[in-house]
Amino acid sequence: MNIGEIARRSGVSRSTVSYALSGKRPVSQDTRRRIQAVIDELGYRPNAVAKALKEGKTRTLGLVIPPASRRLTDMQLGFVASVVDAAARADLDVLLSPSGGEHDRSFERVVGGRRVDGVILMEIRLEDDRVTRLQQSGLPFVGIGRTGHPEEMSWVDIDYETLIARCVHHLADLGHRRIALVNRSAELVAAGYGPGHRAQAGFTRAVAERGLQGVQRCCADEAQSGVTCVERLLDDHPDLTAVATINEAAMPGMYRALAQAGLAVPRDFSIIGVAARDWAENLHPPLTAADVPADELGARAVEMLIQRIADPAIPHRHVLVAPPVSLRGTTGPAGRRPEAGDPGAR
Amino acid sequence: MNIGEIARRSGVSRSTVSYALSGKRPVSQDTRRRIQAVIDELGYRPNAVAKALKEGKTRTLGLVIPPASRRLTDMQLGFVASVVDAAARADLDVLLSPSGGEHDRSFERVVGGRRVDGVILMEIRLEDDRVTRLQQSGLPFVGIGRTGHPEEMSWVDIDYETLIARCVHHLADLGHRRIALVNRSAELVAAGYGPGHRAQAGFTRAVAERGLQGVQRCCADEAQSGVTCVERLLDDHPDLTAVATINEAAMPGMYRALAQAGLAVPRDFSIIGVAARDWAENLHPPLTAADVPADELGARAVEMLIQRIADPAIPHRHVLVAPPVSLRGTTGPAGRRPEAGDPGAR
DNA sequence: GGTGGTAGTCGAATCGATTCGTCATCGACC
DNA sequence: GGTCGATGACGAATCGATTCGACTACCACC
Repeated sequence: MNIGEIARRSGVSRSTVSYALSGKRPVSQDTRRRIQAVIDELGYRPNAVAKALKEGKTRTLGLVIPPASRRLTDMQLGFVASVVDAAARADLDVLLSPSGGEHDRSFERVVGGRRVDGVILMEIRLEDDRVTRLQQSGLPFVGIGRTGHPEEMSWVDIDYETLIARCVHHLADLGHRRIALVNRSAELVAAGYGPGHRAQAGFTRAVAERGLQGVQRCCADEAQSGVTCVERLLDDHPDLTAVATINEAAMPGMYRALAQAGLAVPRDFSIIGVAARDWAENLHPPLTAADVPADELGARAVEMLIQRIADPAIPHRHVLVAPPVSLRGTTGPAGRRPEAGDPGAR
Repeated sequence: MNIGEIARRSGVSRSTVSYALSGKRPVSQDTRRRIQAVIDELGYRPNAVAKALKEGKTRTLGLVIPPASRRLTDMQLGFVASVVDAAARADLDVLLSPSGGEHDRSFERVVGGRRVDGVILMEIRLEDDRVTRLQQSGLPFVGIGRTGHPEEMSWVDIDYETLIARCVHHLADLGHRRIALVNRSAELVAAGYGPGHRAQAGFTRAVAERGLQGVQRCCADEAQSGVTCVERLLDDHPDLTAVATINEAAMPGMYRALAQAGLAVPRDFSIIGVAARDWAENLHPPLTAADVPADELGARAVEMLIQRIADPAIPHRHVLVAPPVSLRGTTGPAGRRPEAGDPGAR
């Protein structure tokens, strides 16, 4: 059932039906009513694909998420939810493309086939082929995250460097001398994942500024790895009294390892991080953390993308957020750890 | 840049370019090479929208998820991930539609506008307008979940009724006499959410069969509500010794409430549930639960949908899974609870 | 040398919408 | 009464692909 069918049944031309629906040219009351009656009777709805072809607009945004093999973190889930939500509010649909690596078929279909009016890209690396591909395609896009050449694209991002530095300063203020950074997975960092590198940089810088002893570790993005990672840290560094982390998925495991080592938080050991607000609040005890407003960032990205679609020539915009640390009681004055090698510790 | 441009530059007709690309008719070596050279030079990729219009196939699946306001449970996230993954493997794209209620704009756009070849529907109610809409539209669809008239549609679902009954029997075998069911949120159950009702039914039946005392509670889908829900249960029923639940999001809070009440699991109190495998394993201690294979279900749904798209006339298929309970140590013989009203209990 | 088949190519129709140019009708106004 | 403008409707072109029918060579075979 197409517009021709409606036109025939209501005894008018197809263009008249189109104008009756869009209102872009006047149509008489009488004709309009006749057409509407037929439409209601048949339940006609214009074919979105044909419309997209004619108008050159698909009214669809592409959302590139990490490949399916990888579980989304709570923060990423927040990004996706808020992107989908913001798009729905603007009457736009969202096409999902799970693609990480280079020549990803799904990515190429969405971008090359011009199935979308614009793209939101997640989990960006310092050097990212997908960004290059989008830039040369001319398709408007906005990153949630940025490459090593951030001027050449529009993005919203979390200022991990500043945030981790802030965490370090907070710990230093409390008297901690030897602290650790638990990063995202080694593969991700090795692949040039931006937040991983920037967190490292912020940590290194702040540790140096305050004259502390800093240790860095990568940790797979899941609870069990958080356990073993903290266990090893405690073993390797008897004088360690605090840990900062950006690895949400590992956090529950980190808590567990501390509890199993008999360390009370924050009396014996402090823990601080960067995480989605909900996530930090739902940990037990709630984590002292820089609360990333994932919901807001996704919506901002959509808003910027819509603007770029409307006018691709506008200058790039960059939104870098560095939310304050919410003190929730997992950090305190540097405690005294029980002697390492204590046989009953674990 | 379109197929006409390629045709002009390589000195052939548009149909020849099309045949050179599709291989559906012979094209001479020489011509093919010339065309390919131009394509490579310009980086031409056929427009997917035009192709979709002509072929009447969008090569896209619609995935209807709970509305954006609601946080996805881990199980639902598993469904989404596996659907997206399975679709990508079949070279299909996924269009997301966050819609729960009736006349949802996003849902109507996707379904009415024929933007997709088929739809996968999540979080289905016993009476569901979206199912009715899809049935009368003739668009192939598969439910992850089912309505109260399950014969009239294709679906994959979790047999909550059987699973909860199984949990009850397990608890009864261990000697528990008074047990509780913690359900999903009151709104969801009131709206006729299938799993909520079927879990209730299974609970009621099994409790009666074993002559137990059963209590049912709804609980909002988040940790804090799990805390208060269990606190109230413990207050109201001093002889309660075990709880079964299908509410993943509330589980961490339920653990916490038990710990805060000074009840050791499983010595003093047992807890058992239905949850995605990963979720159950990552709780601490890992939850004894019927492990729902979320990954498998999403993939099955996609597979069924692809078949229905290929031949909409095939009979409906129904996949009802009832995975066994994995004992992970959160259930044990009915313990003796400290007397209720104990002033220091909380 | 005609007939038949095949390889290779082209032109035109088609999918279902939108939109531009055109035209008829009608009333108002000078 | 002729002109102008607005209103309302129509037909055809268009978006970018696919696909069917037809046509030309060319070769093989009887």
